[in-house]
Amino acid sequence: MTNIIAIVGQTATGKTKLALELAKKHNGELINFDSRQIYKYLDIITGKDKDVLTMKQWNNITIWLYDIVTPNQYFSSFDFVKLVTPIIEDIKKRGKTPILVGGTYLYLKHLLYGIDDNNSPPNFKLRNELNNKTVKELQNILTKLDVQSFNRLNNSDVNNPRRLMRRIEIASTTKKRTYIRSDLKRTDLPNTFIGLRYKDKSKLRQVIIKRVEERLKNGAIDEVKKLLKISYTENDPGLKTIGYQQIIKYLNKEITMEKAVEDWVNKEVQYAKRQLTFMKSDKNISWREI
RNA sequence: GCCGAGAUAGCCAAGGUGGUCACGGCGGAGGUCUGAAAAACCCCAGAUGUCAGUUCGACUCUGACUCUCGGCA
Repeated sequence: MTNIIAIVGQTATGKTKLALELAKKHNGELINFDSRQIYKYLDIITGKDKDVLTMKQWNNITIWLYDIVTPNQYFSSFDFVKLVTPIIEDIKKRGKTPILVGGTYLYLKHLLYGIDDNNSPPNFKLRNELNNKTVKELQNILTKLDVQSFNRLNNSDVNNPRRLMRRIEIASTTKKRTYIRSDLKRTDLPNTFIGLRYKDKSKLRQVIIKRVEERLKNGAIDEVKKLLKISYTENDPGLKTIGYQQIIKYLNKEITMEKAVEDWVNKEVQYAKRQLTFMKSDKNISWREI
């Protein structure tokens, strides 16, 4: 019986703190599965708890997958699964407990339940070409390439340019069928699988407002300025992140500071809601309300 | 006090020579999710300032009132 712990949940629920407590108790190491904290230099606004981690009460518990790519680098759930699988093995081999903690449920889902390896990595050139197409055009292209793939799309996805492009990408890089048995190694299900969620939404909003204010006080704006100065842009994957997007707009004088803060808070609340919608479908999660 | 402009959902806002009026966006509810996910997308709810008048019928026309914004005093 393997011994893996996973902690998922909405943003601002104290996942890291819980993870650290469990790490102390079970001789564990943390593995981050937060798609934003994977990026270097995104510290204040993504809420990396670096100072917490170095506190001596946690006697230097290791955390994996912080700061592993630069903000202009593409990173996907596939990359995550590939990276994390050997890390889990390594931790186990050393007799310690892997503790997965984060908010990007998609990454965790693909790790735990598998992801089809149809051997078609992102084709950025193709994506670039498809980018100016209308949804209608994308639908037509996919229909011509692979009707079955098109027909499997639900009403939401059939209107979603990203999903259409991905299907086109697969259909145009693989000669036949879109199904191959996954050869990606997946990990065993965690024996402790905790989800943290807010009982009521107004409380969540309050906490997020407070957190945004704190991050502004801690230098959120300077963090963005610094990133722009070393020539990262709002279109880089890492900066397509709540907080950064709004502050960039403010710095470009497109919106006022008040509006930027309001948007930032709203987007985070909406994000938290979407997180929950997605995770709710996983019946293996034991929920704790806060 | 006078003149002018305006009052349409929680907020911003389009319209139409009276005919079930009511475009959008934001925000709100609920969803989707197999290599971009703090992304992208689907979907639902919700409105004509108040009181009269004209009319078969008023959100639309008329009057008064209330409030807002300009200008003059």
